[in-house]
Amino acid sequence: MNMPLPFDPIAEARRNWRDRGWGAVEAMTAATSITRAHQILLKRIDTALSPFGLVFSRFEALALLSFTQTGAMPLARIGERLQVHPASVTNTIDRLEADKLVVRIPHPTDRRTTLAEITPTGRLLAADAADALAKMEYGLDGMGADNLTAVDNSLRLLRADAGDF
Amino acid sequence: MNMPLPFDPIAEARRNWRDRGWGAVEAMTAATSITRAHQILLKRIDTALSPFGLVFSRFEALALLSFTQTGAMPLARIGERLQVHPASVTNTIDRLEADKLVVRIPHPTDRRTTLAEITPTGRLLAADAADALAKMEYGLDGMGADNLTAVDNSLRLLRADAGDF
DNA sequence: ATATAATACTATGAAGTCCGACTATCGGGC
DNA sequence: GCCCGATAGTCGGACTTCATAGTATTATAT
Repeated sequence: MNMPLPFDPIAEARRNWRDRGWGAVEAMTAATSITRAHQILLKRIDTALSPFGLVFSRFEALALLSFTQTGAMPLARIGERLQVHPASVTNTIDRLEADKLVVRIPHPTDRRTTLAEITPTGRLLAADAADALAKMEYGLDGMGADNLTAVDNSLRLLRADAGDF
Repeated sequence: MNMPLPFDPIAEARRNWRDRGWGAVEAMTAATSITRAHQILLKRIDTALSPFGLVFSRFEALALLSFTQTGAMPLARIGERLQVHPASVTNTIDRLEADKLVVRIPHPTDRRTTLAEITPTGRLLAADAADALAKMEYGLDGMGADNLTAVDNSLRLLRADAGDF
């Protein structure tokens, strides 16, 4: 494990920015914090998911499929919902299919479209993985409930600004 | 550009989680929001930096070096400050050196250690890039000042919990 | 003094993501 | 009916990051 620094590196960056007159100090700080937070969470979550042979992106796809009525969804719609590139969806579904957690089936009427359908094994694994993630609070147990909602509310503005919804 | 969805995909995920009784709903929402926010910011920032031939990680290293007294720092210390893997530092400095923005010089006394030293060109580029990033508020102009500090304060708890400082 | 542990960096390989190009298919306007 | 733009998925390439292992050097303990 890394030794902790004797100071907050982001607070130090903020001082340097201010002394240099580089502007947008608050935004720089927030952007750096978000980057670092993502890094921390992804490592914690992927570590918790590794016993299941999953990473976060594959878990998200599996969870999404498990919520549908039929257990199936076009790849393009998966990409829209998870906000990832179509090529990434192909890669994600490839991995899930190799592990027999989903299967590709043709769309009944639109021959361009491929559906990803979750298997019974995939459903069980998704539920188990979700349980494991809930137990470790998605890596966020170091933040109180107030801060969870504060982050969520603030970032919703950013996502709306980016045109997510 | 992607068409916006007619609903917030994260709010939809929250409903599904709750209906399924999957637990840690608030944490899941916050973790997903942070992941998505990071994705949005990284794309915006890298787009703003591409005219300079930089990406965010290389800009961060360049900015860090420009703040030092001598303009030089051991690679290991760069990794500590930016919280990235030593191998990533090697790669980052490789790219910056190929672009003549830094040079590797031997440590005066410790022959294990290599210093990365910023060049005059690197200094000028760092300042210009910082100016460009400030102009677009690091991609965060869609959030108000209040939310910037709220996010910053909340995520500081997470970073402290991860042992950053 | 010397053996052992710790540190610094790099090479290599694996994983994930994205972009751009490509093929196939669908749908609307004429 | 037909053309042309839009849509769906995949492939190849480029990029970033990390883990692991290996080499070289320094620090520590006895």
